Amino acid sequence: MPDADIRVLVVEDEAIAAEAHAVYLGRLAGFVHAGTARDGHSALRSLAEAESAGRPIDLVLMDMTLPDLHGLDVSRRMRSAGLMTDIIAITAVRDLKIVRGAVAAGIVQYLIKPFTYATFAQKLGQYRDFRLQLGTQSRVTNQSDVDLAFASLRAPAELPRPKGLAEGTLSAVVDFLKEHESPVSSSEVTDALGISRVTARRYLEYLADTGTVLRSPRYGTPGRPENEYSWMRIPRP
Amino acid sequence: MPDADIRVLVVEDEAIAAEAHAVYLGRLAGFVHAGTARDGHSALRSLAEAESAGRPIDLVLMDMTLPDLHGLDVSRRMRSAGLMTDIIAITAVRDLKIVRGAVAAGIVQYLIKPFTYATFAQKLGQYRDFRLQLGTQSRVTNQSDVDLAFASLRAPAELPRPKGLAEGTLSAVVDFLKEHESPVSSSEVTDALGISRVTARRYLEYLADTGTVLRSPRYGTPGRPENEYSWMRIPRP
DNA sequence: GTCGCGCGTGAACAATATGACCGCAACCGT
DNA sequence: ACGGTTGCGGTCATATTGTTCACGCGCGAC
Repeated sequence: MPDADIRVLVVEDEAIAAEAHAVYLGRLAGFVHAGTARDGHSALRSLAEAESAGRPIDLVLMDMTLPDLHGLDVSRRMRSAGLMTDIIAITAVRDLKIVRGAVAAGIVQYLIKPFTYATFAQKLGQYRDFRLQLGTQSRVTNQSDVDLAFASLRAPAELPRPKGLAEGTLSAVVDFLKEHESPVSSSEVTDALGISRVTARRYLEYLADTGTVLRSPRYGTPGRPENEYSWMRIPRP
Repeated sequence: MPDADIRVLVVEDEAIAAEAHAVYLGRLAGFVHAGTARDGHSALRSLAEAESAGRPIDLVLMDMTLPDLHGLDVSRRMRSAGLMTDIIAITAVRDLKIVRGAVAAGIVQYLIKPFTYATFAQKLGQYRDFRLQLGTQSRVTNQSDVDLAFASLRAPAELPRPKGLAEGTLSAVVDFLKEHESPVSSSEVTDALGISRVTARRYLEYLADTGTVLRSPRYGTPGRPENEYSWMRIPRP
């Protein structure tokens, strides 16, 4: 039983997205696409049917914006009905209240659209590890076992960065950008972090290319215009 | 509001334990003991009252074994009632099903009795970090922000020394770090202790990963930056 | 005695910041 | 308008360090 495939129900109203999730699932070992629901009520129905048929759903990939109910409402109704099915939220909604609510509603992960297959695979993989952690022990656990299980569930994502960029330097640059409301130039980053101009520019260019910071030229002074970079509060739609 | 104290309700039937939790809470900065309930129904009542009085509870320390209801039932009823209050389970029950159910019911942490004050403080501190993470941003977030928030609910995996590290060498490295005020590089450790660069780095890296030392790159010279490690005098609360 | 395991080592390989150098694109003086 | 000045953008070779791999040494088990 612990080694059986994880049965997944996709809840998503847009047909194209639903299809994409199903295809993604098919590529992952250990997961089985057990069905698709297009709205909240049919999701609840599918879950109940699967339950009474003796083939319960293990995991729900739930979109938050559904035609009839909000995804959080569906989750709450599931809990009220006594369903302990795990839920991963997949949504374009970036509202913080929703995230908070998701945690309270027992949602194990929160994926923000659009996401790459790599991100998807990583989150699902974490969930599989979590189940494995809890599946190996029989009945009893100690604190560190529980901690370990929680840890594998909520480990931070290591987004793949191209070769040549160091983790520490990147986060230093990002932190500096985040704590500055006004746009900063590459020379300011150079001075503040004690790194060379070339390095600063390399990281800033990377962030600009991936769309996480905004780049614009700064005119008014002699010499070639200097680029200035500003952290985007609303990431690329 | 994000800087306000976190109001905590203790749900515990044993008077002595309840008192202990309240005392522990009093010692922690940023938390306020907002009341105690001795069973599930009065807990639900207290939560509703606090809500309608405009002073909602932020966090519940919930025992799983209560005289009237199971702690999980209380959690589920809270969710059904639309309460988004966060819950930390405090229990002697080691049943795996309960742990699984706890995750699904939106329980953020799981403390197994008996526990020390240090463990208690650590878990509560993690929860405070989690709130802080979500409180700093205003409205919108990106995937890595959400990941970061989830990650702060994670335990700093207290691994029992992941094979390959010897007790003696580890304490030698730690001692050397402790007696040096300024950050040290791996090559300094190599020279001082007479061990190879690879070995020194392995131990320093382990200490950095577990969060007991601080690692930061040293820029300014050509070549790949050298990491420097410094003993943390104030272990982050 | 030898088999295997834990742990440290040296060397080859990969990663990554830097200084130097050149060219560009906007101001400025005539 | 037009060439000169200025200061930053882009590219390279180079210097160091981080990382990985296979090996060896010592010790306990069988």
